Amino acid sequence: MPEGHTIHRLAEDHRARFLDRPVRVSSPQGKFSDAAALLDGQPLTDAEAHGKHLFLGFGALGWVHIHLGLFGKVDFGDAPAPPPTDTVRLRLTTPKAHVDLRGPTTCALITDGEKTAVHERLGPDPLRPDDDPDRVWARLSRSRTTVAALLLDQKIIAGVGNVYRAEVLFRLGIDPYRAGRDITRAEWDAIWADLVELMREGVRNNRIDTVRPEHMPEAMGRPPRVDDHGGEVYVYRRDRRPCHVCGTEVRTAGLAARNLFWCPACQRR
DNA sequence: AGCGGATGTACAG
DNA sequence: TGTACCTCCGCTT
Repeated sequence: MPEGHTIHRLAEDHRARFLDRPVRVSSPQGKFSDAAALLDGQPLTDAEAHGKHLFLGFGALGWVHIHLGLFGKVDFGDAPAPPPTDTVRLRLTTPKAHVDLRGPTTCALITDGEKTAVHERLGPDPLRPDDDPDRVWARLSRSRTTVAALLLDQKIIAGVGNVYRAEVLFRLGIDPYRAGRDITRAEWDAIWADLVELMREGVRNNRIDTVRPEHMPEAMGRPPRVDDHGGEVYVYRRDRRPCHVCGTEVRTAGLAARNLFWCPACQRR
């Protein structure tokens, strides 16, 4: 689940249920018990996302910094909360709602200063309205690294994950192995604009859909399909299957310890 | 029961 | 470049 859209949606969902309400805070699994005891009974004062990082504000006590990593999960539910399973790292409860966090890479109580430091090591985020794409362009346009690797580098641009990377490059017909410095300004502007649009829709729907209406199977005269990861996509994990646009076999390759997916015909140098 | 992955990152060398 | 870490699920035996 967790690319940037998931985390921004989590911030919204935490605000809707817990903002300005005193919450019971616990760590059934135990790894966050000391901080949980400190926060227990305090109101949630803010919830904010930057890229794949989530920050839950507890006033002067600081922020709970959460990163889901690859496996982390968040489950919301009503009250009364069921008995927690033994992997629940963090549980928030009010008389009306609860939320459980499992398997995060990071769950730590941090200060304002530490939070600032996290923001400073992250690049602009297409989902933060004030973030400046020119800062991404400044680095991308000077780099010999492939555009595919650059899009996953959170110091350069925050929030893009393996699905959005594959899909935005497909939608713009860009070969993933082109160097950042060979991307034109017009192409970069289109990448950023497309990420803003796709990721906003991702927050709205809580899933990733990237296939344009004219390429949906019904529009292409093919039977409806179901992608096994929740949304409709062009190339992500569709290797060895036909491209939805041209029919060429979608390819996959390892790139910097991640699987890359692309259509060699639609995405040309 | 045991395995291999997975929308991620950090660190070692 | 490889490896470790967090958890769950689906596939194979």
